[in-house]
Amino acid sequence: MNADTRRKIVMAAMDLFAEKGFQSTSVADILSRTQVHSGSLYHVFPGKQDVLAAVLEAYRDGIEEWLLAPAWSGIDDPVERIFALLGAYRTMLATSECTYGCPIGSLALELHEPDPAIRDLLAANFENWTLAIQRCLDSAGARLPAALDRRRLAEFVLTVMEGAVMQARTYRDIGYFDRNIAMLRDQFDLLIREAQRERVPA
Amino acid sequence: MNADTRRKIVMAAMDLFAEKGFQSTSVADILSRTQVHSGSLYHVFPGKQDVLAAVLEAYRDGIEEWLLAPAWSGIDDPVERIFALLGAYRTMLATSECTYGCPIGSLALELHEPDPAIRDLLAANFENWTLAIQRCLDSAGARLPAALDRRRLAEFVLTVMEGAVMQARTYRDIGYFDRNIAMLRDQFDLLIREAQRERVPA
DNA sequence: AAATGATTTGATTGATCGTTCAATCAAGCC
DNA sequence: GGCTTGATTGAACGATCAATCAAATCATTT
Repeated sequence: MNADTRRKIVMAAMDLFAEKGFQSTSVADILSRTQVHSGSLYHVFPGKQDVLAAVLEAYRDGIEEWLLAPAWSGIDDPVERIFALLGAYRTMLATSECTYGCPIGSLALELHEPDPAIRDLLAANFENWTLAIQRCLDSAGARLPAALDRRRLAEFVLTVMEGAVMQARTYRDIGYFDRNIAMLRDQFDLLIREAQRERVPA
Repeated sequence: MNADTRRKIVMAAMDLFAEKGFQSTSVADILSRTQVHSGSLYHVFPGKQDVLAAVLEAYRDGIEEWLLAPAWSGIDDPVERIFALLGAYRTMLATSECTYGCPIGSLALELHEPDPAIRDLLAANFENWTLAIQRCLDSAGARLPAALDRRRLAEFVLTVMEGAVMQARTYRDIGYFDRNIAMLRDQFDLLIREAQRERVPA
C-alpha cells in the first residue's frame, strides 16, 4: 500500500490549504513540501480536488482526536467545554497573528461552486462540530431552560465562532474575536439564570 | 476621460467576484462581459488587484445608496432596520439558491494574505457596516439597556450575519440563516425586555 | 531467481493565466 | 492641415498551472 505517501500528502495539503487556501496552493507546493513526485501524487489521487476531499475527510474523522480531546482535556463542565473549544480557535488565531482561523470556514467561503462531494464534506464537518456542541448542551441538562432548542443554539455557537474568526482575521485584531465570544458568554449566563428561575419559581 | 470604461469594468468585476470569487475570475472573464479589451483595462488599472481595490471602494462608498437605503425604505424603527438589513441578505441568499451571501465576507476569507491596501478596504467595509448597525442601536435609545455596549452588539450583529450566511451557503439551505437570525432576534427581545424593567423598576 | 504488479520518477504536455506593447484611432489645439 | 495626447485594439509573451506518461524501481509471490 501507498498509505505513507497518501498520509504525507494529506498532512501537507492540510497545512497548505489552511495557510493559503485551496486555489492558491499549487500541486507543486504540495510536492515540494512532501518530497513526493507528481506521478506518485497522481498515482494515489485522481486529481487535486481529490486531495481536498481527503483533507476534508481527515478533518471530519479527526475532530475528536485532534480538536475536541485536546481542547477538553481536564475540563468536565459541559458549558465550559464549549468555551474551551472556542478558546482553541482563539489560540490558533493568536499563534498565527490572526491569519489562520477555521480552515473549514475559509474553504467553505473560498469555493463558490464546489462539487457536490466537496460541499457534502464541508457540511459534514460543520455538522460534526455542531453535534459536538449540542452534546455539551444536552449534558448541561436543567442548567439550561427546558424549552431551549439545543440544536439551534449549537448552530448559533458555530455561527458566532465563524463570524468572530472572520472579523479577527480581517482586522488582524484578536479583540474582535474576544468581544464576540464575550457576547456569547453573556447570552449563556442569561440562559443559565433563566433556567435557575425556572427551577426555583418566584 | 475613461470613466465609462472604468465603471463598466468595476460593475462587471463586482458581479463576477461575488459569483465566483476573486481568484476564479480571470481578467478574460471581465473583458468578455464588458466588451472591453485587455489593453484598455490595463490602461485604466495597473493590474487585476487594482480592479479588486476599485470594487471594494465601490462597495465601501455605495453602502448607503445600494444597501442601506433600499433595505430601509419605509422602515423607521431602528431595531426593525437592523433586521430589515439582515432581510436583504436573506433575499440575496434566497434569489441565488444560497450561493451568494455577503461578497465582502467571501473575499475576506478567500484572500489569505492580502496586500495591506486590500485588507484595509475589507476592514473599511466591515467598519461601515458595523457603524450603520451601531447608529440604529444608538437611535433605539432607552429601548435598550443603558449599560449595553452598542459597539460590541453591532460587531456581534455582523458576526451573526456572516456566520449565518456561511452555513446557509455550505448547506445550501436558507433554514440555517433563518434560525440564526431568529436566535439574534430572541436576544434583542430579551434586551428590550431588560430595558423595560430598568425603566419601570419592580 | 524469475515474474508480476504496484509504485515512483521527472521530464513533458497543453491549457490558461496575468500582463505587455506596438499599432491604430479619435479629438482637441496650434 | 500638422501635432499632441489619451484611449483602444488585439496579437503575443512568459510564467505557471494541473495533469500525463513511459521508463525505472521496488515488493511480493511463485
